[in-house]
Amino acid sequence: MPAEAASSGAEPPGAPRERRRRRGRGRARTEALLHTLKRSRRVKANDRERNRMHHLNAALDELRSVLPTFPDDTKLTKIETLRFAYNYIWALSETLRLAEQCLPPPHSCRGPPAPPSPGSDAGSWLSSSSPAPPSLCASASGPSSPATSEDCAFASPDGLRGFRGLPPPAAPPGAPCR
DNA sequence: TAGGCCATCTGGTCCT
DNA sequence: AGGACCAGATGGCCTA
Repeated sequence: MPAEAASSGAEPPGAPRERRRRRGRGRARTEALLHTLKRSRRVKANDRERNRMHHLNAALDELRSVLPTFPDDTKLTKIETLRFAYNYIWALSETLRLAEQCLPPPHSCRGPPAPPSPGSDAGSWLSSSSPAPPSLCASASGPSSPATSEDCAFASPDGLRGFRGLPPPAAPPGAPCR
């Protein structure tokens, strides 16, 4: 800002008092202006940030809406939602993989059963009739990593709740089909 | 009351 | 320069 640069220069010797005072007032004024400018920028930035977080939360809500929860009115926390989604995707892809492995030859194949829409029947699909994953808990480092008790925060004996934890290690490739 | 979760503010950094 | 993104700080609310 040129105005401020000018005002920050050294006062020339012998400048009349009145001029000096005026200059001082001018400086105070530009500082106040600068302050309000900064303030208004901050307020705008806060507004954007709030908006951004609202969008993030909306996306998180959308994600929640496609995840099965038990009971239905349970609202997953943010971290639970992310972990659960991770595991849910893992479980779905694992189911798909197993289905493909176990299917008869292609000519008689009708294709793997379409996974139910998570919003509808996902609960029963996950809790009973699906090929349940060997373990519902593993470390965050990926499906192939071993489970740790710490990562198992949400694992529990009753079916789905385990999905809130981190996913189990993937079955070894070519694992026998039952 | 402690601990968990959340929203908001804030300053820093990176990108366009 | 301005916006997006990020992480830390702070304070409020809720629950065990």
